[in-house]
Amino acid sequence: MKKRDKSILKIFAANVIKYRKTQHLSQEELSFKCDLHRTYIGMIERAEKNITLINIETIAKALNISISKLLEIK
Amino acid sequence: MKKRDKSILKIFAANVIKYRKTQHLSQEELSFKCDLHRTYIGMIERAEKNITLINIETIAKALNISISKLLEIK
DNA sequence: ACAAGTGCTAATTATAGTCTGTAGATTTAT
DNA sequence: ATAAATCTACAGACTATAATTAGCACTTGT
Repeated sequence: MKKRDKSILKIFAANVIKYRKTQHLSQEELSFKCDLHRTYIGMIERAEKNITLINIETIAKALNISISKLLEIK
Repeated sequence: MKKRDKSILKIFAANVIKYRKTQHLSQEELSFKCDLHRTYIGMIERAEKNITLINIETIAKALNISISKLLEIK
């Protein structure tokens, strides 16, 4: 099994939380916008899942921001 | 089953090809740099796989470019 | 012809993504 | 304050698919 650095997941997670909260959305509200499951959004925000490109774009669109914004280090 | 737009995969694919070729790397050489399999790089370049964030970063690092560069529309 | 590079199939393993349910925390109302 | 509603963390089981690998065909250049 290959060991990979997961810090990028934490960066992504922190940005999802940040942009979701500035838009006053709950995880559930965001999940509706994305058509992704409520608990899955939670897992992403806890950096527990290695999200795929299509879902990265889906979340970016739901938050009305670019993918790059979701990968920025604050 | 959920139907998602795959165009972002094609953008990513085209950029991997572009940056790989400008650096005169074969798929196999890139695969060594990434520690990913040769045929998997091929699948990515044919936009057949919905790549995960950690592997996106892995490929970006192997090409010495930012993730954002790999998602730019040309 | 030979060699290097890529496309493509098919099989397997690992894990992303779905869903239900429970518990604890946080906010809002009475 | 405390009761009620809302939100989030987390576990567990399941399904879909990403990731790994081997093998063979095809092309292009020398």
